[in-house]
Amino acid sequence: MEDRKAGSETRAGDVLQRMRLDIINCALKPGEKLRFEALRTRYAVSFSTLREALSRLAAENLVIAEGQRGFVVAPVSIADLNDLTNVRILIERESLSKSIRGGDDRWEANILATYHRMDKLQQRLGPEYYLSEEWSAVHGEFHYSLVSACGSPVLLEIRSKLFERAHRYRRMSSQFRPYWREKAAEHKMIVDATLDRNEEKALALIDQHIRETSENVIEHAGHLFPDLKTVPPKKRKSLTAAE
Amino acid sequence: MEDRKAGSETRAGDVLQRMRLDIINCALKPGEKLRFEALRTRYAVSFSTLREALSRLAAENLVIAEGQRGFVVAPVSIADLNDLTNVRILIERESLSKSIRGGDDRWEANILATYHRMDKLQQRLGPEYYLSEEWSAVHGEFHYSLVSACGSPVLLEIRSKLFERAHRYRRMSSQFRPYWREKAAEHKMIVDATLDRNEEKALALIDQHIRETSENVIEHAGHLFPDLKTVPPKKRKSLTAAE
DNA sequence: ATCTCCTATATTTTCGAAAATTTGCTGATT
DNA sequence: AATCAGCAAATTTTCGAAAATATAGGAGAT
Repeated sequence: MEDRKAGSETRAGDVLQRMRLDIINCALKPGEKLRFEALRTRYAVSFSTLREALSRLAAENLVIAEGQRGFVVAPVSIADLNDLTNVRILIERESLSKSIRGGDDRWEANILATYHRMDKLQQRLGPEYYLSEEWSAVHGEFHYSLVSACGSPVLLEIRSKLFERAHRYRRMSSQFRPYWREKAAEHKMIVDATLDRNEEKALALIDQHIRETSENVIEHAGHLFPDLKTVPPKKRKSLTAAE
Repeated sequence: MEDRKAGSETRAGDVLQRMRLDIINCALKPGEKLRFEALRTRYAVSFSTLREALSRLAAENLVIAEGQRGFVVAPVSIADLNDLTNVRILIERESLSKSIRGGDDRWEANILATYHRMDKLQQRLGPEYYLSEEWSAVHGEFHYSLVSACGSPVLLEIRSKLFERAHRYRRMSSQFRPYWREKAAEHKMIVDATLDRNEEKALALIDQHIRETSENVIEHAGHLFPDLKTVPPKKRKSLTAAE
């Protein structure tokens, strides 16, 4: 066992990362059944290794484990996106608030540096910047830099999981929109309010930023969500008493 | 494959549940190395099945996966408990608030029913009620009943994970305390304020309840936490740039 | 047609052996 | 003594075969 992607310490960990990306980027589509034989070819690993990665993804709510019937990619819905958005706002406000109160010079410098990188990249990529994998990464780093000084590993861990789940929705809508409303200005305002330690303003801005992005996703990709189309499920053998 | 604990759909899922309980109840101690051969005997399953359970626990932060060096039970520390407590308060306040605003008659009835069961059980068990496994379960159900109408699966999922992690700390201190301050009165007050839809009061009470329980844990079991004893770690081969 | 039961096939889940990696030990070298 | 290389033992990680389970299709009864 010698060739393994950097940053991951085991083969299973590597597959985990790759699958996570594939789910977030919708290479594996919401609701899709994940068959072992197919995945085994795709990722070139064995049953057990695959199963380990899938189990972890299930714990992260990116896939769902169904009894003895295997795994499916977590489905999407407007209800889920709204729920996710509300909780994200709660968490993001709290961690930004704490960062503003406790952040030091390094934190400030890192925000500026990351914002600068994001800004330059956006200009370099042109109007379709949001389709770029690279931009997604820097954009993620930027939002992380804002809250990184909150001092709470628990909060940051929750935040990162929610961010990934939300990213899948953003990604879904990217495919269907010919442009993305100008977020550069918003990002700049957030940076300014944050570095000014204007907590109230910064929180209001980040709140609005998340909420509007979510509304934008629904506007452009809402038609993909099966919320009310009520596909009748195949009938199952038995259900354990549902009260 | 025929005998499996009820509620779990696969052998791995069953082992997961059992290990989770063993960790929370400190049958597997914080920081303890989890060797496969030993666990294989204890839980009577194979390597891969074990690995699957361990992976899931790692995603829940109850164990830590260390590169090619196996798994250890997540360590405890005062810093972690405090962090956990703060985030728990944030989440619990939000979900209680939403429940109070949206809860219906069924929700109210269920709170009363669960409180009643908890109260009766406490009386039946006497002064050492808090050592009972059964009481832990009902106590958990009670706190869940309060927030169950919040309407946010995402919030509830986060809440349940944090609740379990905190429960481990409570459990650690149980062993070392000859009594537990009277919580019955507090629980009753929370029920009353909640059913009165007195949001402000209910939130203040639940906040205080969680905070005080946490302080109580530190008071009685803090001496077990290795926070400042700085055990010098064994030297490792190399560390990838930690910047 | 619709349902039930049965069988054949597809798929998931579990298992323990084998490979890869880390850990601990011994002795040589400075 | 401290450091290091090299080997042996312990431990983790991966693999694919085998067992368990679910799914699909068909025959027969209502």
